[in-house]
Amino acid sequence: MIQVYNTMSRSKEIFKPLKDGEVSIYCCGVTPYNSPHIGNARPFVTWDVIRRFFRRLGYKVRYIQNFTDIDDKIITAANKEGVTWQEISQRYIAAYFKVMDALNIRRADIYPRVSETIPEIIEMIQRLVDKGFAYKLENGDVFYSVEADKSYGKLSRRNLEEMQAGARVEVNDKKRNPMDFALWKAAKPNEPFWESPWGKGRPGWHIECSAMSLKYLGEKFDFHGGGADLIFPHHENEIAQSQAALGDENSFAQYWIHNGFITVNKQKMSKSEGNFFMVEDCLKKYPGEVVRFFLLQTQYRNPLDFSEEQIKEAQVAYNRLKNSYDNLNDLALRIEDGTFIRDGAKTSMVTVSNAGGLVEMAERLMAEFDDAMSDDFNTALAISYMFELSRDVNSYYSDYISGKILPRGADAFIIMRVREIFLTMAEVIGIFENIEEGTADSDLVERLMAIIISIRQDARQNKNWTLADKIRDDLKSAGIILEDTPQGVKWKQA
RNA sequence: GGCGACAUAGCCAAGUGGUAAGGCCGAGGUCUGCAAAAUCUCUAUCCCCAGUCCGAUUCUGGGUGUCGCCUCCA
Repeated sequence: MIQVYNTMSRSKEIFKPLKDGEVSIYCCGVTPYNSPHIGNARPFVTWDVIRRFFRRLGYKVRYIQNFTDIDDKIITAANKEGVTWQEISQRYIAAYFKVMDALNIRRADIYPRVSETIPEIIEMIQRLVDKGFAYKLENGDVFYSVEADKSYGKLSRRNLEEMQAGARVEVNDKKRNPMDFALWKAAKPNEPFWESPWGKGRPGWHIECSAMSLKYLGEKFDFHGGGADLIFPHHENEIAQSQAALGDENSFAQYWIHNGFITVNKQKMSKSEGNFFMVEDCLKKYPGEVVRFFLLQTQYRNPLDFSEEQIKEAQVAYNRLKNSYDNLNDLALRIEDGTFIRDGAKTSMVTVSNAGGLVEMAERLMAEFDDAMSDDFNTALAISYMFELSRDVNSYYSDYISGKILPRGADAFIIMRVREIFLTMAEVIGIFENIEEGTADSDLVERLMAIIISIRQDARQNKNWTLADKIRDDLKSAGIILEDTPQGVKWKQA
């Protein structure tokens, strides 16, 4: 049983898919007019994990995420640079993919674009006009009439009177109600346009998501989501126009999922404030998986304060899990090449391995992990079970390596099962998949390191600690960490 | 002004009507030539007040504080 917090009801609900064994999701994508900042990344990481979890449970997932590739901001950016709007949107769509790939986000099934959905958008607006939910102004603008829609405001829980009290609405005398929003915007001179029954123009901000989600997912689908700031007006307006066009209050998305904001110094990160961090810049200093891991250490609905310090901390925590991952791989390697079982252990303190307890624990933690994820995708809790498993794995590993315990034949199966469980968790969270494999010169580095380590080992044999320590210290300042273990010297990049 | 969210150890962060997961940092121990890594032990009565209850951090009411939406925004 999966429970999800539905913004519409403001409570956790038991998830019932529209079709057994299938999940359909529409996530509001980006307007590609600049590179993604860290706040942009959160919803996509969140949805990526949700998708991964549904997959793990055996659901067939259909995931649609749009690009709003024609919009005021894109036009502004294009004019500023003297290039076409297509050039801007293509450039930043490419930037989007580059960043999201680095964050291990799996591709959506379809990435529809506004510019490719114009006929559907026009058709939908026409339907709204025909049904009396929309009206055209003389200049060619078409607006949605909120007064024609008695249920308007149900997602964000506000009513028209309250909102007008705020008086922070766009001034346009021509609108019947200040809250009416544009479905179609008449083209001004030198603006890109499409032909329509109302003249040359382009879609307003909200209509595109309605048209695209209905086109690719049908009149009813399971999830719709995005950042919390989309609740109003974007999603509110999507609901209004979609349900009005379809004439069905139960149509459109069944569950609304919104992620909390990323803040900087507890203040919202926003483009207008200028206090945002580009993902690209984070990636220069930290691996994508670490940035991802950082985001998932907080439950998706809660605000998350971003700081260098916090990312660093995430890096350390991530390394801890990575260590267990490496340890399990090392054991698996030994099992494969037949060196796992050995008899040369320190006989004085050897005990027979009790790996049975380890696997029992792992199975229990796997169940807890699934429970945590099933409760509104609580990645923070789920990750805590990975740490618990990690501790058990590391304990076993160090006992094994030091020869304190002597594994029995059956332990190989147990270890492989524990590894499978750990990898299953890692796969849902989406880590340890995109670990940089060696570049072209890594082979050379490998050989050089072998030589350096060998020289240092000679020094250690001769108890020349001064030289041995100098080598280790110098390597450290060069960003390479040496670890002397009972099984030889390991090295890794800091 | 209207609507809403949150308030848990030095920091980050889960969670439950019956005295609080996990991570980081810190202290001490084991291991190590020394380190590192790993591991073990230790570190909170959950913003304040009132109420309900045998019992509340968890429910209700009030207060205080922080933040968000109502304007492009993930």
